Amino acid sequence: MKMTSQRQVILEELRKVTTHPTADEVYRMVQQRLPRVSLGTVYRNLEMLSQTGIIGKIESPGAPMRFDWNVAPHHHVRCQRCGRVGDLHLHLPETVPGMDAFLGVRDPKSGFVLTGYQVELVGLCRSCYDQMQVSPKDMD
Amino acid sequence: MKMTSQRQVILEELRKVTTHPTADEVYRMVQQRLPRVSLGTVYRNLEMLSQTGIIGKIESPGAPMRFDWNVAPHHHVRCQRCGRVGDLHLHLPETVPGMDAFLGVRDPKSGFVLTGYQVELVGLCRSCYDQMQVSPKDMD
DNA sequence: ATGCCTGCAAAGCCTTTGCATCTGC
DNA sequence: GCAGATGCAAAGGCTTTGCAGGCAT
Repeated sequence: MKMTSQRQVILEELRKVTTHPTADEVYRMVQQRLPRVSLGTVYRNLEMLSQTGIIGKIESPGAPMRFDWNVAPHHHVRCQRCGRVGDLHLHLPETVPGMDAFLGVRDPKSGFVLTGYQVELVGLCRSCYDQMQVSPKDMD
Repeated sequence: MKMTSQRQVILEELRKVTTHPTADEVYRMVQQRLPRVSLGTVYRNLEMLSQTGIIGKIESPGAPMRFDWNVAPHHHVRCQRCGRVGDLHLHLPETVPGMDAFLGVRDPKSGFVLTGYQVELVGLCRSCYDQMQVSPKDMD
C-alpha cells in the first residue's frame, strides 16, 4: 500500500483526535487541508487503513462506523444517548471466565460452532449524564 | 395497541419460524397471506411489537435487524460468514463476574459513566462451517 | 506504459416518514 | 366521527462503486 498524500493526511488528522470520529467527521477534518478531497476517498482509505491494521474500526448497530488511531487493545464505551465513543481506562475484566472453553464447540441444537465473543459496553458521556440530571424526563 | 389483522399476521408468521428473520423476510412471509401489505407496515409493526416487548429485536453492526418471537432471555450467535442468527442452547456464563461492580462508576479519563454491557457471540452456522472445510481459502 | 489512486457522481441497502385513505369502535 | 393504522412512494442516512482521468514509478 503506497502512502499517498491523501492517505497521509487522513492518518495525521485521525491521530490528532481522541474522539473516534466517523468517516464524515474525518472527511471534514481532512477537507481543511485538502479542499478537493472526496468523501469516497476518505471511506476507501479508512477502510484500507483498518484492513491493514494501521487504524481501528469501531462498529455498532444503527450507528455510523467510527475510527481509532489507537490499535492497542482497549475497551470502548458508547454513549447510549448521543453515540459518542470513549476509551475506557478502568481496569475491567478482559475475558469472560469459562467462556473460552466454549470456543470451537458446536451447539447441538442450532448447529453453530462458536468462534469468538466480545463484550460491548454502554454508558453515558459526561455531557449527556449532566443533561439527564437536569431533565430526567429526557431519559429513554 | 390494537391488534389489527396485519399486526396479527406478522406476529403469527414470525412465530412460525426459528430463523430470526429480517424485516424483509417477514414482509415476504406476510405477503403470502396479505398480498397488499406494505413494507412500511411491516417495519412499523415489528418496531411497535418490539417496543412493547412482545417480540425481540436483534441488532448487529452492518447487518439488517432481525426479529425473534422468543422474548425469554437467551443467547444469540451470529454467523460471521452469512449473517444468520441462531439461538444458543449451550449453558454459557450469563454475566461477566466482577463487571457489575463497574456499573454506575465514572471512568476518570473519559468521563463516561458505565451503565451496562452485553456479550456478543459470533460463530459459524452449519452450512458455512461445512463450506469452509471444503475450501479453506474462502476464510477471511 | 502500468498499476494504483483519485474526484465525482450515481447507485445501493436498509429504514423511516409524509400523506391521503381506510377501519373499527 | 375519530383515533389510529395502512398503502404507497419518496426521502434519508450511511456506505459503496463505476468510471474517466492523474500520478508516480
